[in-house]
Amino acid sequence: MAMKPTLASVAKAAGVSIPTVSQVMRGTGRISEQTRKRVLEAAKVLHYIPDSRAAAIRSGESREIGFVINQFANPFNAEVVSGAVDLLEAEGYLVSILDTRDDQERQGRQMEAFIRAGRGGLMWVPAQNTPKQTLDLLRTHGTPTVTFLRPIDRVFDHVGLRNAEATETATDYLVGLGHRNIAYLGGTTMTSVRKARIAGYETGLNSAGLGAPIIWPSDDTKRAGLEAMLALRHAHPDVTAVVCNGDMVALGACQGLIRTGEYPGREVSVIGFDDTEDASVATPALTTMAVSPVNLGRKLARMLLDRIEEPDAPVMVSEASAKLVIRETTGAPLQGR
Amino acid sequence: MAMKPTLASVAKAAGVSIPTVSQVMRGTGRISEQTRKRVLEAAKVLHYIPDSRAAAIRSGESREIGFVINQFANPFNAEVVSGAVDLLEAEGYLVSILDTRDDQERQGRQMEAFIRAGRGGLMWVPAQNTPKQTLDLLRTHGTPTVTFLRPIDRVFDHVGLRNAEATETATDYLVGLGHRNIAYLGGTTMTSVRKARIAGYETGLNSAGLGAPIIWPSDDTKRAGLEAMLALRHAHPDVTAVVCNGDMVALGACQGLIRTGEYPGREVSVIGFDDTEDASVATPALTTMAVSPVNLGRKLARMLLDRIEEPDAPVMVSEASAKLVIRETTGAPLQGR
DNA sequence: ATATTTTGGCAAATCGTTGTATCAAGGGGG
DNA sequence: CCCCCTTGATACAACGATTTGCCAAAATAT
Repeated sequence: MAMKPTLASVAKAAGVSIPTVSQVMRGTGRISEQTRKRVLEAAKVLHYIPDSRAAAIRSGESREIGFVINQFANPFNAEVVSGAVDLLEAEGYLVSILDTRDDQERQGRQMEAFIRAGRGGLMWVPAQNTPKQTLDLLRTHGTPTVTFLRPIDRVFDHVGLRNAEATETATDYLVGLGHRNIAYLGGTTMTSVRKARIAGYETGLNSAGLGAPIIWPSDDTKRAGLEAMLALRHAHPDVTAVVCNGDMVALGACQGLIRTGEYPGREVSVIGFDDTEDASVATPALTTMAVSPVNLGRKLARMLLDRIEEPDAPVMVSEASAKLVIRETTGAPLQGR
Repeated sequence: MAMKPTLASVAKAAGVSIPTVSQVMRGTGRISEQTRKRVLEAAKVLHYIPDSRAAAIRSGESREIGFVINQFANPFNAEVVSGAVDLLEAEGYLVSILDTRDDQERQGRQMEAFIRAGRGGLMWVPAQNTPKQTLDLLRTHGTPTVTFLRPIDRVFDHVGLRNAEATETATDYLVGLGHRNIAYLGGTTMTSVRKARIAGYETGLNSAGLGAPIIWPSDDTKRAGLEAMLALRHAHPDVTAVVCNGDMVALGACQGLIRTGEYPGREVSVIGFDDTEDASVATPALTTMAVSPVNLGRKLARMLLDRIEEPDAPVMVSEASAKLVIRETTGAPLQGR
């Protein structure tokens, strides 16, 4: 069996020295056309592929980057990832994704694994309650890092959303339709994101002179959304509209309504958040706050590349607005008193 | 700014030699308890994390493995991935996932990137029409590889499904309910998987003495399934049941029926394939052929570990059966003739 | 007391690269 | 004819780790 080809084997086959082969492969240095051809020929015959780990160790520049995300299988995140990966692959980077499931301990292990494996940059959705220890890990090792969605103030670059603005827009729209009893559905722990969204919802209520907010928690899955809506209807039968923490919860909530013979957009209006593909395909189609996950992913990747290029630039922050997309799950309340 | 800590810096801090530190970190060699403590202390103070790339180069053993999959954001695949990743992370491996989107050219680049980056093993769902060139790439570099779902005969280890058996079971069940006009919905190109599933469907028809099969193509997304069902109903109004190529198509098809005022399980029965989480949450809940994606992922990972451990063992193949899970989208035809 | 083994640690070689410095050969100008 | 400059290629020393073999000191046996 042939051993794995290396610079040395190619050099021997082409009758030149190792550095010469290295120069040819990377197009640096001064090489005559003649030997260039001989080397390339030998490399092709041996199926030579350079070992980027050795190169990275020697040159100090890694072209592998990591993405640490809180939930891998979620459609919104999947679209973000694909946006980021597309851009980075085109620039010659290799991206690996790790799923923390919002477990800080797992996240800690994964971060360490990435550092151990020499990733040259990180995109990161910090898990809930991320300990300082994890931040220090990143800082002491100096890995270029951009956070996504959940900001860590004044430490890392960040790409995020104007969350309060978005839920305020959603709430205003429901108020404009005539709703007076509007609940906020979804999320479990008080992440900075959820805090901002709830604040926006409350601002919307207040500026319409409406009273006590109703906050109903739920995991971010369809199944949880379904059950949460059933419970919410039972506890607060007078609610006629809900602003949701994400599309999955919202879609689950719609299913919950249907189960009980009610209908989204008629008995109860529902607004989602994200605008994933499911939102437009579902029946009835979901009204939601759209944020173009693919573009967010691209911006995230671009910012990381900027940071890698200029490690000492000041911390950068970018926040995108969400846009109200009106579909079928919202409408005027059945009767205005 | 402190430089990134290395074996050398720890050695200096602890007042010992480099190999000694290496031995301590990995628990090999003969080290006195006293110096062991000194070294560990120094390592902790400096926040030392070993560079696994250097270790891998020297020792020839990589603890990074790659997963090349055809569609990343698909719920079935996501569950498979999480099953595999869980097991491998527990064994101390780091898994990176790449999405080919069934594009052979992209797949080729990604395979090369993985080899270049020295992955020690690969799990692989080959893209449609994968060229021999890609197989050769893997073989000449000797990367331990296990294929998933789409077998490549007698070359790589494989974990797959008994596809024909599954669709035959599904078809038999529909026949038993009284259906006589049963279509096959989903898939676009003739992968070996789809071929086997259609064969099983046809076997089911034949053994019931039923005539011409109806094969209706569709991409594997809800949106495509929705539109495909509308088109199918228009072209073949007499069809009362469909066997689907996947849960996403099936769920989309159900939405299509609902759009036209019909109802899955009443006017038209629908059977999916995979049993993803969506299948049980949807309204109506989807009857489907369940295959426990998480377990498949685990088996895939286990087989790869076996192969890494014993590179010269004969080629292994494992095929899992699917189980019919009856929910709400199947029922007797509205009237028998 | 001397001979023999065990223990604990290190020197040196190696993995597959890259970067810097050096060096021989060829070309042109004085 | 000699000197300088360019061209093309190589020698050598890193990078951050692992592995083998050796050697001193300590412990045991004779």
